[in-house]
Amino acid sequence: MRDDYPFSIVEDRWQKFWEQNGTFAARDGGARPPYYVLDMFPYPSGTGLHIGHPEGYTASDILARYHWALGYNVLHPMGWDAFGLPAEQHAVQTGVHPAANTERNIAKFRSQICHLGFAIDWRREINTTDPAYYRWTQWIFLQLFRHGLAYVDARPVWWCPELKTVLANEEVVNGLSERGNFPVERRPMRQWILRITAYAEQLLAGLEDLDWPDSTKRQQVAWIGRSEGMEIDFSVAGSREVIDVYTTRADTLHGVTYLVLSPEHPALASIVAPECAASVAAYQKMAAAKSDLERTDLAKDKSGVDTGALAIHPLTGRTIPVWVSDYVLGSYGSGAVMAVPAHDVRDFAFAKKFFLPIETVVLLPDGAVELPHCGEGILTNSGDFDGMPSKDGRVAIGNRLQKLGRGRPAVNYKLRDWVFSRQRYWGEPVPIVWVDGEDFLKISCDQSSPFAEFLPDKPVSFSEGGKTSFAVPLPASQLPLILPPVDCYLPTEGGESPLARASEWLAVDLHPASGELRPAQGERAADGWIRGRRETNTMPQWAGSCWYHLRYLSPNFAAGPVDPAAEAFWKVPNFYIGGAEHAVLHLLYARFWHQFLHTIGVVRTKEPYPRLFHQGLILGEDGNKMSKSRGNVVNPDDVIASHGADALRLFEMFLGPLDAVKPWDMRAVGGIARFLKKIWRFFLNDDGRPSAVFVAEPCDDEPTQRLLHETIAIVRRDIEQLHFNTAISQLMILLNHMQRLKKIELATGKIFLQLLAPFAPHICEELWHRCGGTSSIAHAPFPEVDSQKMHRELGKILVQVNGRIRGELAVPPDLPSGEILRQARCLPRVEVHLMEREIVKEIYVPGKVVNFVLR
RNA sequence: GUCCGGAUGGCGGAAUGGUAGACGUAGGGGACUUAAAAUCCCCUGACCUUUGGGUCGUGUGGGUUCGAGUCCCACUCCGGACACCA
Repeated sequence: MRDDYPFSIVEDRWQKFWEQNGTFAARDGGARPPYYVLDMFPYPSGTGLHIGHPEGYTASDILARYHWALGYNVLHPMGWDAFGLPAEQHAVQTGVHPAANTERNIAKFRSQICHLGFAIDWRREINTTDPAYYRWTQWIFLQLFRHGLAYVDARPVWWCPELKTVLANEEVVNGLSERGNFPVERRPMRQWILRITAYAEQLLAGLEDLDWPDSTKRQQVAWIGRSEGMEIDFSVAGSREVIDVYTTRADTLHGVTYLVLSPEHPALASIVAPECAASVAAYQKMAAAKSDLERTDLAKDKSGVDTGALAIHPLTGRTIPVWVSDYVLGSYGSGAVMAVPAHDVRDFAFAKKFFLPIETVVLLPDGAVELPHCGEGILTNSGDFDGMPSKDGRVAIGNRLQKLGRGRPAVNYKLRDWVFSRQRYWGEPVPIVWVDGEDFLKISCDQSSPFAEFLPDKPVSFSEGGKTSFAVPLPASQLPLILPPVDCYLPTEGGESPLARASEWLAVDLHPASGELRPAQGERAADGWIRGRRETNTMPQWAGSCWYHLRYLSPNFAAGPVDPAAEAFWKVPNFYIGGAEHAVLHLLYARFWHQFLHTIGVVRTKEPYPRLFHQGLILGEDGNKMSKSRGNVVNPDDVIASHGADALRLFEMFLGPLDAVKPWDMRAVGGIARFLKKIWRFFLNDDGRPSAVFVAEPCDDEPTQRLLHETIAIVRRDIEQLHFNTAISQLMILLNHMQRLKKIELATGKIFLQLLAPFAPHICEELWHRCGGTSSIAHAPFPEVDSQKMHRELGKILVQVNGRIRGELAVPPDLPSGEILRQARCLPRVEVHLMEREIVKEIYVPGKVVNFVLR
C-alpha cells in the first residue's frame, strides 16, 4: 500500500522555504528586466477570504512565477485596502477602535493568502490605514488642494439616514444606498469635492492606448459622457432673463415648441408668472423631496407645470411656453432644454401628456414622417434650411446662431466632480484647519509661513450662518494627521463625523510663523497664534486605492509617496488584475490621481494601468451567486484542508476561461487532486526516491519528444494569452502519455515539472528537489522549444469530396500537388464517388486539405 | 429602452475558415480485491447499419464559401453595463 501525496506537509515546507530564503524578493534594480504584476488589493473583511480571491491571485501568481523563470526581476506585492464602513460599524457596536478589528482581519487574510503559496514579496506589504501610508494619501490631497483641484461646496448630496452619512452619486443605486440598500434623501451639506472634471478630456484621451477589456473602456467612455453641441440663448418675453439651453441637435431648432427648466434652475423665481408662482413653488418643493428612485424610475410618467413665462425663439421670433419638469436635470448642461417633441422621445412623451404642440422638422430620408423620429433625415419647416440633410443643418443653423450672437458651440460631460468627503471615523482625516477671514490673511500674506506650503492661488472658503471660514492646509511636516481617539463612533446629530466628538483635538491653535500646532488653550488664541477648528470630514475608501500601485515600489520611503529611483525602475504594473465591478469607480479615480501626479512631476508615466484584466465570477455549484442565504458558499480553507493549495489553484484555473463566469464543481476538484496524485506516484517509488522509469541518458522516442516540445510551446503560448485551462489540459495529456512509457528521460520529467510549477508550485518544487534539483524550481530557466523535435516526416492531408471527409493521406511535405491529388483520387472512399460523378473543381490547400467538388 | 457579451454532449469546457466535442467530470463495462475504497484498461452526441460504413448534429432562419461552431444578415433566449445627460 503506497502513501498518497502528503500535500499538507509538502505545501507547508515550501511556503516556509520561499519565505525564509527570500525566493520572491524583488530587487530595485539590477540587470534583469523588471516585471510588475499587481492584484487589486483586498478589503480585509471579517468573513475572511472567499473563493473568488484565489482566482485572480492565482492568475497573477502564474504570471509572476512564469516571468521569474524567464529571467525577469518580478515584483508581485500584496496589501490591504483597510479603511471602510464594516470596521466602523463593528466599532459602533462594540466600542472597540476599528484599528483593532482591522488588524485581526488582516492577520487572518494574510495567513489565508500565505497558505495558497503565492510568490509574493511580503516585505512590501502595505496597509492604507497605517499612518505611514495615509500620510502620503493626505499629502496627495494637499497637492490637489494646492493646485485648485479640491474645493468645498454646500450642495445637495445624498444623505442616508440609516448609515448617517453622505454618499457619492455612484454609491446610490436606484435611490438606495449601495451598501445595505437603505433609502436615501437629498440634503445640502458642506463637502470636499475633487475637480475630476478638469481631467475629463485627459481621462478620455488616455483610454485609447490602454490594453483593457473593451467593455471596461466603453463603460469609462460612457461615464465621462462627452458630447458636442450648441448653447443657445432664448430670451424671455418681458424679462431681462436669458435662458441658455444646451443641445446636440441644433438642426431641430425650428421644431422647438416649448422650453423646460429643471426644478433647481436659478432663473425660475424671476421669470415665473404671478398666477403660476404657487404651483411652480409646490412643484419645486415636491421635486426636492423626491428620491433619485422617484425622479428616475417612477418618472416614466412625466410630471411638470407651466411657469406662465414665454420665451422667444432666436430664429423665428415666435413665443413658446416655458415649463418646469424634473425630467430635466439641474446638474447637466445649463439645467434647461429646448423641447423638440417631434424628434425626442422624452419631449414627445411630455408634449403628449400636457397637450403641447408637436412640429415635425426632420423627415425620414425617404421623405416619410414618423414620430418621434430621433435619427437623421431631411430638414423641413425650417425656413432657409429646408431640404438640408439634418447633419449639415446642424452646422448651418449653428453658424447662423453664432452670427446672430444667440449661440455658441459647447462641449458637455456627464462626469461630475467627485464628492470626496465622508462623515465617518474610519478614513483618512482631511488635513485642513478652518480659520476666520482675519486670521487667514495672516497666513496668506506671509509666503514664508509653513502654512502657505499648500495654499492655492484662490483661497477656499465656506460660509455658514453668516460666518465665513477659510481653509488652511497643514504643512507636510505636520503629516500624518493621525485619527484622534473618540469615545463614540457614531456621527454627531448634525451629521458631522465622529471626529467632531474629539473636542480636544478639534479646536487647535496655529502659529503661522513657526508652523506649529497645539490644542487650543484658553478662551482666545495667545499672541502670535491663531484659533482654528479642524476639518472633521474623512476621505472615502477610494482614496487609498488611488495610488497604492506606487507605494509598493518603495513602501518605506519617507520623503514622498514614491522613491523617484524606484519609480524610474518599476514604473507601473505590466499587468493588473481584479474584478469588473471596479470598471468605473476605482479605475477612473486612480487614473485621475495618477495623471495628476504626472502633471506635478511625481511620476513619469501618464497612466497607472496599461494592461488590465478582469477575472470572472465563480458561482456556487447550483449556478447561483455564492451567498450565505443560499448555502452554496465554498470556503477556500476547507478546499485547502481536503485537497491542498495546489489543487485549489489548479482547479480554479482549469475551470474555464479566466474571464468567464463559471460554477464551482466539487467533483472536478477531485479530478484535479487525482492529477496531482498521479504525478506524485509517477515521479516517486514507494521509498520516496525518483521512480525507476527515469533514466539519465537520452532514450525518449520521437513521439514523446515531439509531444514534450509541443507542450512547451502550448504552455508558453497559453500562459501569455492567459488561457490557463488549456495549458493545464495539455499537461494532463503529457502526463497520460508519459505514464504509459516503460522508461523516460529524467530531463523530460523535470521539464514537465517546470511547465507545471507556475500553476502548482508546491508539488513541483518538492519533486524537483527529489529529482536532484538544488535550488528553487522557480528560478530554473523556463524550458525552451526545440522546433526540430516537433518536425514530422510525413504530413497529414485530409481528403474531402464536396466538403465531406472521405479519407486522409500521409505524405512528405515536399510532394508535388499533382501527385497528392493523384493519390487522393485513388483512396477507396473517394474513388466510389468519383466513379459516379464528374469532377468540377479540385482544391488543394498545401499541407492541409484536398477537396474534390463534384457536379 | 440603449450598448456590450454569450448560446457546443448529462455537466465544466476544447477547436489559426479545414476530422466538432481535446482535457476533466459524470455514466456504462472490465481487471485487481474475500469485499469495498483506491488504481488501471475499454466504451460513451443522436439515428441507421450488411460492422465496411452511412445520415444528421454547435440556440432559430437565411446568406457567403470548395468547405462555416468559426464570417455576414435577421430573430429567440440568457448574462452584464448604462439608464430622462437633451
